Amino acid sequence: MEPQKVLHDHNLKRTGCREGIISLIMEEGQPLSENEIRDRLDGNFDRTTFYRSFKTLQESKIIHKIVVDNQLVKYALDNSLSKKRDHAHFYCEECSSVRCLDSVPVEIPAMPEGFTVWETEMIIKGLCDKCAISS
Amino acid sequence: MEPQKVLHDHNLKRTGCREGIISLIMEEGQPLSENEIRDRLDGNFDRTTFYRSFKTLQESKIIHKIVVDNQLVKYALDNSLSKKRDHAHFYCEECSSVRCLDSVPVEIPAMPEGFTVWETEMIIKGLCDKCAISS
DNA sequence: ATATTCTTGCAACATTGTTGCATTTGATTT
DNA sequence: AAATCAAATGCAACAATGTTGCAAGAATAT
Repeated sequence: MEPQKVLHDHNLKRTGCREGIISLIMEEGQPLSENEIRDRLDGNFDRTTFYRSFKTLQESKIIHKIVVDNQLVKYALDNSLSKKRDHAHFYCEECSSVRCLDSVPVEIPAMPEGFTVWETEMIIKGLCDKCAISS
Repeated sequence: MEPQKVLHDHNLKRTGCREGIISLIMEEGQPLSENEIRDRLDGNFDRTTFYRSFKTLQESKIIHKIVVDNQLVKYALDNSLSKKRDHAHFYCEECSSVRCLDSVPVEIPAMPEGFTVWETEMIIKGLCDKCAISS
């Protein structure tokens, strides 16, 4: 789908920054960080604009945020077609890439008495397929 | 076990900051953030000292760090007796407390071809037992 | 084309974490 | 008990990440 249509369908104005973010993540097919996006995007947008665009796109469930450890923040497209919420994420410690593991549903484990589960997040760390070959 | 013995057993010098961190987490029985620890600890330590103490204690596997979303960082004692690595963590969206779910082992899901798993992290979010009662 | 609402860029600020360096402290040895 | 040496501390400076208020600018609908 085209970025402009995605925006329109969510009642969001189409702006260069939003369109750029969406199309870059679409092209890449992998979660990208703010810096990776800014570096590849022409049209120099202010950092504030980026943060607000990310926020808006998240609120509209167009993208979702993935945080690895503390500081590494990546954004990925929400697969609204297949609606796979709460999938696991893979972080490669070699190349620092992040992959959405749509095929890996997160098992909600049996919880102790009295706990209610609303959401789960799972990060699996290791070596990705590409780095496994090249090492 | 007493904090000073823990430090000695790991070949670490006993300092007020390290002892304080360990005994506060021990007393509390729950993961604590840097701020929670600093507020309850007497002896005003520099923030740098805190960060370096946390780092040292982590490297010696006395405590481990838990990160929720971006910014909420908590530290918990490593249960070196039962050696339960890779347990799940529960974050209560009501009271912002974090609990180590030692009884909930993290299932490593079946991975796509070529991926090697080294480590897993799982955060389960929802309502904790205490907040369930009071609401 | 115009009006309205939303978005942008800028400046300022807050939080979290790191690094270098001089000083102090803890553990060890004499 | 005093001297020694390595390690820990406090301070200042800095870097990265994120937020807020506000004036100016753009995108949609009429």
